[in-house]
Amino acid sequence: MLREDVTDAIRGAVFEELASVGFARMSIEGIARRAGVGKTAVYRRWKSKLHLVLDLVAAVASQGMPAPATGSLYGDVRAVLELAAYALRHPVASQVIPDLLVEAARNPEISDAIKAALLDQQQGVAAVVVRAAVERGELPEGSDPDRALDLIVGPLYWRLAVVRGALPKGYLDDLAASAVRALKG
Amino acid sequence: MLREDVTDAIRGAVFEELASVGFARMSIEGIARRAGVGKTAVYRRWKSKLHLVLDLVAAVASQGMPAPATGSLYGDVRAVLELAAYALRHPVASQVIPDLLVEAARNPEISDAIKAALLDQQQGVAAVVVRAAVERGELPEGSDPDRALDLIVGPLYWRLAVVRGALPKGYLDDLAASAVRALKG
DNA sequence: TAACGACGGAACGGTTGCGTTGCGACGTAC
DNA sequence: GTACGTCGCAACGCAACCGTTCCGTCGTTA
Repeated sequence: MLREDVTDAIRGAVFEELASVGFARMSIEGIARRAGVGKTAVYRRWKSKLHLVLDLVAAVASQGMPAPATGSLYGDVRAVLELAAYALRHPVASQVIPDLLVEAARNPEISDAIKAALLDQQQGVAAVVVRAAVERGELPEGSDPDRALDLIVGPLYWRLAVVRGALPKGYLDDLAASAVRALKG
Repeated sequence: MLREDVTDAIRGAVFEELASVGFARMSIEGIARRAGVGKTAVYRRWKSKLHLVLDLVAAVASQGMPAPATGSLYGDVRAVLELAAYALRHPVASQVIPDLLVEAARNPEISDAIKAALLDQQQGVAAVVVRAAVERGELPEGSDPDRALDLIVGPLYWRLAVVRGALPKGYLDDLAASAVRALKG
């Protein structure tokens, strides 16, 4: 039986290594070193660093992402932004997520995994939020959830993950209001 | 005298190599191979792959980015989106830009260079556009250019560079209208 | 025509990571 | 108490790339 504490140590090391050097530079030797573990222990569990990362991403995907139901479009949008901002301000996640998203452009397997773990989740949330808003009469029939996602998450991702700028107090409120304004019409 | 055609061949190879494998995996051997050039020719010009890329990015930065002046906020926003979409749909640029942006999170020198070549340029354009709109009375006094940039470029970058989805006909028009709606208020 | 310098190419020793193998130590199951 | 499997560790041969050096070729300049 494989020891679970060793498995956990490796998983943790992968996260840290992914955050500090990125997928491209990450090596199994480095992971084992950081985990305080022999290379053997890693290869006994995964075939390559790709499988390691795919496994990790799949674990994240399986958690699922809850769709907000605050009763108003603004409230729902604000909740989505809160969750996204929390993730993108996390020191590890804010390095890992953009890194894997870029890597996904070159590797179809990573692309599929990330898609399932992040994008599909978010698109699902967006679909729920938009549908609720349509039923409430806040948005017109036939509103496009993908466009909604662009308008809601795009500006935040741009600021936090691309420009890597600060997030002034009240900015999420403003962004939510702006997104709602953009969506209606 | 260094031969200019060789220099150009190397520069071109760097772009292609950057697009196909990314900065992290890029090697000087690979660049020389792709350029059909000896390693010597590369080292005679640049100290490392970092200097190579910094030089390239600086060249882009020096070109400058023109600020639109269409006479309306919608027109200006639409023009900015057109330019951004053109770059982000270019097969090479759409790989290189996100790659370097992610690399910038780990390397201060790349960060500075990218900032000067892309972000500062865009922020300058945003500042001009916002000021013009304020003078026209389309936007309230004290509107934040950075927030404007988030709302204008964010959704497009999200769709083209992150999700890597298609760009439906008329989407840029819609995005421009949405951004204007978001900005006013 | 002679001198110079950049050229491509090949080789250098050194480093890093690959994926594999063999080792003795430890813990658990039977 | 014996057998088994995982453990960390060290070493293996192999490959890629590092940055440097030397070579013979070629084009330009004087």
